[in-house]
Amino acid sequence: MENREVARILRETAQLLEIDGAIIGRYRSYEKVAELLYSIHERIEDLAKDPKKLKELPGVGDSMAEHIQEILKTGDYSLRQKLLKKYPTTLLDLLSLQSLGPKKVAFIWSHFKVGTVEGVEKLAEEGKLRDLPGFGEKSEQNILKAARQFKNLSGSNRVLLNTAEEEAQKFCAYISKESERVEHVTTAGSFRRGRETVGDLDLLVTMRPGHDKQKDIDAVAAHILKYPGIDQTLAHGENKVSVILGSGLQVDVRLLGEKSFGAALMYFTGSKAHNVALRGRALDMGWTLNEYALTTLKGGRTVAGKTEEEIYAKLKLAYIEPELREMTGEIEAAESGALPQLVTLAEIRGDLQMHTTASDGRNSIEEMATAARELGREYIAITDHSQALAMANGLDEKRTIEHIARICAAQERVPGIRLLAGMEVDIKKNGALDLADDVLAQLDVVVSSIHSYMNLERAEMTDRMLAAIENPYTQIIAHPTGRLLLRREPFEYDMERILDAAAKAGVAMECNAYPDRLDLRDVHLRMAKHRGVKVVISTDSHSTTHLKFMKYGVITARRGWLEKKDVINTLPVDQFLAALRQKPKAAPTRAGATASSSAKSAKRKSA
DNA sequence: GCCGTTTTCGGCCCGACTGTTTTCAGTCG
Repeated sequence: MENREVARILRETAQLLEIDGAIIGRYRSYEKVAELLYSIHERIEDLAKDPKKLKELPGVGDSMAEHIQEILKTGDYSLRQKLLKKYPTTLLDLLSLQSLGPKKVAFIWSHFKVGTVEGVEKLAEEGKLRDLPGFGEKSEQNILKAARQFKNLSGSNRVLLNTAEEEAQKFCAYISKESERVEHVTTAGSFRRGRETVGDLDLLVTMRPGHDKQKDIDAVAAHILKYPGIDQTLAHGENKVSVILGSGLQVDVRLLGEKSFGAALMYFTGSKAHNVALRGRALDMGWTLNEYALTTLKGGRTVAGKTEEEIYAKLKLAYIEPELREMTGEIEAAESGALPQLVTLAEIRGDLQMHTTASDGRNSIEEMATAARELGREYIAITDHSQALAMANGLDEKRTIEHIARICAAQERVPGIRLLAGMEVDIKKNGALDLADDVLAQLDVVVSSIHSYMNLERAEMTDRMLAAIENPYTQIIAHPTGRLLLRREPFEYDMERILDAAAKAGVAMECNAYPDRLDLRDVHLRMAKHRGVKVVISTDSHSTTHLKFMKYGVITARRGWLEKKDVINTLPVDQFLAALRQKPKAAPTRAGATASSSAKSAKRKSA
């Protein structure tokens, strides 16, 4: 059973308990463990084999350990089932409606025995909610609106990192037009931490010093509310504006004085768990931390607040990069000086996966090379698809040999960047590679990946991946889990065994920078680092415009605690090629190696 | 349900905003 499945059961139990009126701490303990399961890289199934290890997890005691065992054993949890006899599952949908929380949901259920979005929508339309204690006409309208929205969206409204960035840039530029009053406009929240998808955008606006602050804030807030992309205004108060854009993305803007910039940025960047830990630490040191400042408990004297750096310093912590603020050991590392020197975009020299018109790309070899050179890349690998991917016009052996020659020829026309001849070779169902050995031997870079039979059983998929890694021609495994964010779940296999095998064979794992993939993801990259697996960050570009996606791969790598030394395409090209697994130079003698391909190989080597 | 260099019981982050109330409960992040 996967961590996320166990987490889902625990989270639903927490929500049902909250509706049921359980005391705050009880349901929070379920919530806490559910969140923990998303952030740890160990499989809960493996941890549970040793009851002691299970209870070492923060927030897991005797009872919780038993509950987890029960979930793993039976696939469900008796308390959850018991609660579901009392309340329908659809109450959980109601909880996701804006302005409806556990108290109101429970109230509606106990009064009308209505527990579906459609049912609540009908009650609101008929004006039956307004007379309940604590409800009114306005609440009724808000609930009606939220119910109608739910039906239109039906599900998560998260967006990919690049979409969030585009929206953020437009909105920030708009707010900055109030330049008389606005000092900084900064993105915070999960977007700043580089989370792979973003549920809402947090923007922080600080005012220039010296003016009448509240008057300025009011003026800027009024300006923000006139932003053309706004579909709905959720809140508009003294220092906060919340809106929903036409795209469905929620944007929360906080407006504050410049003295609070650091404290506010820290607070609104999160994560929640990281903030809670910092606040606890502040309390232990006789201070209190909120979004305005770090202040003394007695007397409320400000200790720090203008910058994040000074707040971390006062808390006796090294500065923690936003990507690390997920409460996965960063506080301890900052305390002991063990934080990593995270890899940066400027350190990336090569891009090792991209496609051209030869298969399913939009641009020619020359166009890709020129665009990559303009972005400062020193080398790229052209890696079109192999024959198994027929719908992408994948290349067979003959076309591959011709393509190698074209890449060599293009090199002459595009100086200033080294072109490597590669292929993204399909891993077949049985784990074999999709091109003959003698052709693989002639490539500079062999990138292997799965595009078919994606739903194999865990054991079979593990064997398939192991076979691909053990194939002496495989140098890089591309988008290793095959997931498509918001669309497709990752392949099921034993990641620990795969990474152990990659470390042993010297095969590099890709961190695919394409915003829909970001694969390997952060926790897997961190597992790879612990095993000494080499990592390559590549864009998987299918057009020149995709080459700039490298930054999302770098952010993901940083979330995986990777440093320059962990990422081999930070090396100059010759050192990079030496760091790759050395595949057999010439194919072992076997039928299928053709004279013509050997001849071309010889010709190419002399060129 | 968890947890403790103040604690084995009594807390569980905390502040902004809304709407419904005349001082606060519920929701949200």
